[in-house]
Amino acid sequence: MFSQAAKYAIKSIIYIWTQSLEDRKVGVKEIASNIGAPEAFTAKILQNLSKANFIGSVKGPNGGFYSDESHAKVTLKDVIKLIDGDHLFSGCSLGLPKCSEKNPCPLHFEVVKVRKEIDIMLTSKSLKHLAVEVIKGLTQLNQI
Amino acid sequence: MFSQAAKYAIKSIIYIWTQSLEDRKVGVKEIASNIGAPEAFTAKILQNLSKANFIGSVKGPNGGFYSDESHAKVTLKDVIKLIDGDHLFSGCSLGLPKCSEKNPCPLHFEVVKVRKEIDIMLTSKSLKHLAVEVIKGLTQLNQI
DNA sequence: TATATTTCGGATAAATAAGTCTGTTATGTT
DNA sequence: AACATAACAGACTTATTTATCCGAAATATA
Repeated sequence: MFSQAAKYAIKSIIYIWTQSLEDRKVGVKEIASNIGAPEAFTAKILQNLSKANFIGSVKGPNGGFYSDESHAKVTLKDVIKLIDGDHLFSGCSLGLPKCSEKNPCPLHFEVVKVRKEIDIMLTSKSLKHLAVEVIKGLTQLNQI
Repeated sequence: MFSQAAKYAIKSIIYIWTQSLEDRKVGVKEIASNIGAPEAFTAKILQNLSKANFIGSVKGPNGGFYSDESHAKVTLKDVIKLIDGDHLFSGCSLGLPKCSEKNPCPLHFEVVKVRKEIDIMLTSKSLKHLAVEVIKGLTQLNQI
């Protein structure tokens, strides 16, 4: 469903939020090790997230990545769109160029229902909200 | 959502059914051109589908691919599992090794709902059924 | 039996995704 | 000012997916 890069992005942001809510900035090394991702690849992804303003970053000693209220409304959908593009949300699932309500492919109407559910999944809770659930112990990020 | 190969596989089988329901066997060339797919790649995919008994094939002159009652219960899910594996249906969507109801990742419960809808999409109608809808003009396969 | 046709099987090539490396820039500390 | 730390930027490598190619096997027809 998601690319590897998107999975790492999601886990990274949630992890950053859990730390930012306790006022801790975190570096690439800590993030990568906590989400079980390769360090260099994680760094690349974090740069993209930072450039898109989905997270904040500061260089230099005591620097690192963080999230604050300016990032509080970022959703999973925002992240997926940035990393994977929007093929999950729009366009014909069979790749037909003119698929539409009036010109539906064999899967069209079923795909509409699936996408509705996907949209709910990816927009109903912010990444901050997901991090709060992790902090409360309702869900888990690293399950070694 | 689906790999390119899986999309071609689905379109191929539906096309083959539309022709088999009129008692026509079809060759790779005809299939590929009708679904807008590269010929050689389509051939590879058709071989896999044939080996899995999702379609029938006969070699030689007047040969080609076909579907009959022995293939009537093949679903989209069968095809996706064969071509893409089952990552769409099972396993943690964030890649966590021990994600479960009791040990849920941040997306777990939402993913369950999405997968329920995906399962309905991929199992409620057989590929034969989808082909019948194309024949009836309710849906379309090639929209140039 | 020879030939044409068509699927089958495996090797190869091209494109994309995943992951690494190395040097640069910013910034806090001494 | 010099140094250490950490993000940034871009080139590079590796793996996987997508796609092609070519010869072998099967089979209908002449």
